[in-house]
Amino acid sequence: MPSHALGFAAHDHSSCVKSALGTALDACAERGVQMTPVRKRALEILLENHSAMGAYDVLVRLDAEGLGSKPPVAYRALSFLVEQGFVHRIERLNAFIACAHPGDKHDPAFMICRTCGTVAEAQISSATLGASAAQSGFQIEQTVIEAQGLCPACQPEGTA
Amino acid sequence: MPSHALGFAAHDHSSCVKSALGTALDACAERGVQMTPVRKRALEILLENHSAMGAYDVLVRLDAEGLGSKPPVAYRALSFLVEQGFVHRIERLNAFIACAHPGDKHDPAFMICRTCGTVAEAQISSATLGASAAQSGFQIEQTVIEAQGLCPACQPEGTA
DNA sequence: CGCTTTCCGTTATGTTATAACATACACCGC
DNA sequence: GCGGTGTATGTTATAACATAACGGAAAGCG
Ligand SMILES: [Zn+2]
Ligand SMILES: [Zn+2]
Ligand SMILES: [Zn+2]
Ligand SMILES: [Zn+2]
Repeated sequence: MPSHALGFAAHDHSSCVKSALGTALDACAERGVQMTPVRKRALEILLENHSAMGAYDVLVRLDAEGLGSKPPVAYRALSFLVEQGFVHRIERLNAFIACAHPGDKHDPAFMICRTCGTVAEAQISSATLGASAAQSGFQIEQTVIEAQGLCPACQPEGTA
Repeated sequence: MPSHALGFAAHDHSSCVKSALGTALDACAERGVQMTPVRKRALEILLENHSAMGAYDVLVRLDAEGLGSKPPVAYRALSFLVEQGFVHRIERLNAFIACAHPGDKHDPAFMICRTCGTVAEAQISSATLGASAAQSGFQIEQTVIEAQGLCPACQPEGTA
């Protein structure tokens, strides 16, 4: 009975971490980029509980393991992971979270619980935004879609 | 020939500022909240050129007019304006922008030009996100939708 | 070996945001 | 007028987030 939640649902966490890590390693090999110890450990830390963490939170963990103590260490590793699509940045929280379905490049959407802070990654298309952009001639390269509200666990009983 | 752009289109700016300010004033009266000098001036500053400004940029302007020089002054005024829906916060830029169509409460969507920094507010529905949220039981209270890309003016000639 | 590239370590600083506390002022019932 | 109440301001200090810039280690390659 895994206690970690991926999004709002329980799941087999150890296999999920293993697979995410494997996917990342494979992608790195294929792309000719390096999954160095710092980068790998940063990804593992984010995968550990699927929660959004600030760069400094990650840094504290890295520091505890002797992998670096200065902000640039964390920011460099996180930038790499975001570039490679293994991790997403949540603008609203100034935080980072491991991708819930790595492997395919995508524009993520997030649901952020205002109460418990749990973050779930949703699969959505930004078609409506695309239509609006086309009208005005705007060329979309990347979208940030973040919804804030209440996750199932945090909703008052009668309100769901 | 007004030089300011609302979004990517030119428009009659002085009348637009006047009307936005009027709408805000009316709304305050109706809601029983106060449009104090600092708040009003902050809104005017943001309306001036329809561009996204950082809190400290606004603060510099306020300071120059003797309306306050310390960060909380700007943040309080901006928080008020955001709460009342006269101003939106752009998470991705850590910046603020006057609402392009105040009066009706709405979840704004933005198109942010990577090159010139121009920000346009779009009218879109977050229906797709809503459907996704409903499936997982998430109760959306607020959404942030921000697209980054190239505005018409910044696109290379043959690429539009 | 000399050269390049990539990653890492460190210093220093810049930028954004809020906690906490003190003061001013208007309004109201008395 | 006076004390209480609420809202808005002023001020200090610090928290939290992020990057510029420079030097050094290590790997790959002629
Ligand atoms: Zn998991
Ligand atoms: Zn993802
Ligand atoms: Zn205008
Ligand atoms: Zn708006």
